[in-house]
Amino acid sequence: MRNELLKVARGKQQLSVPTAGEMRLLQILWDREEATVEEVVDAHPEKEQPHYKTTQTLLRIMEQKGFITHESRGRVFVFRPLVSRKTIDDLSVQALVSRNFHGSAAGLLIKLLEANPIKKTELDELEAYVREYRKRYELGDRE
Amino acid sequence: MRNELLKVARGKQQLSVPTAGEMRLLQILWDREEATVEEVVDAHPEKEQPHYKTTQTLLRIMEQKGFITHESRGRVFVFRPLVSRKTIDDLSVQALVSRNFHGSAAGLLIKLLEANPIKKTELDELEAYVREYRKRYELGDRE
DNA sequence: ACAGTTATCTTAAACTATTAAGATTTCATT
DNA sequence: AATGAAATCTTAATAGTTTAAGATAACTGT
Repeated sequence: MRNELLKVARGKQQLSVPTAGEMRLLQILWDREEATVEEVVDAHPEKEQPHYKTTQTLLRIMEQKGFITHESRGRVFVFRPLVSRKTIDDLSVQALVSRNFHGSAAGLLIKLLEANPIKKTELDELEAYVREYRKRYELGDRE
Repeated sequence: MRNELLKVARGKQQLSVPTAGEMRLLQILWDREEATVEEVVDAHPEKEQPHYKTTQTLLRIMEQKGFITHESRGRVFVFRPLVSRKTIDDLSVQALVSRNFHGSAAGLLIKLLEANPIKKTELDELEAYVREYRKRYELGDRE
């Protein structure tokens, strides 16, 4: 019992960045909340469905890594995510920023702005963010 | 001779996302323009210097992948990047966006704004971008 | 209850990434 | 020219990723 908790705790501490294959399955689990192996396979576009057994193995590994968990329902396993989309997104962004942008998130941000022509609606949203931040600074919330 | 060209051409076509280790060395080469194996090793912080031979091997693999090239100078090899920082940054961002954000760069952008408190100087820079974009839109450059 | 189907469990092959040792070559110095 | 140092070249061990086959267990329908 206590071991379980320790395992979970340790798992959380050293959460790794999911591989490309793991991300594919995580996206499916996040979208559906839970899924069996068969459902995960079927969630792939027709032409790219991985083998059932391949998916099973990958899910087992993902469980070892602490990304997901499962519960027996009848004779099948139902898998659910243990980590949130936000957690993994943050982790992934952090990894990218540290690898490619010397740790500066703003560097990545500027790159995104340069590379992707922003739609007008997005520009409005962005401007709102800037205004909000500006206001916060003017209120002396942070230096 | 013609084979060389074909090799280079094919290399460019299927440029892969550099691994973490490869990025470390690429950053050094980008910063210095060129470097020998020894210089690459020495460019690492004191406590994290990789083994000379490890670095040699990694550089050779990076050359195979088309990331860098070398030239003999005396008896040592001097390595230079073949791909630009921009190219690799774009590729890396693209990979992240496709893996984590269903291909939406705007999704990543919003995440960055939410997650990372922006510094005042960065805020200024960001605001300048917004203003410039706004102007471009008002000039009817794009819909 | 038994047979068939469909799951999971065990195992592993192929490939990539990372690290580095040992062999060989090359250059400078005596 | 010989010797030693330092570079490259060859090879490989270890770990992680991706894929999937074969063995075993469990449920379902007749």
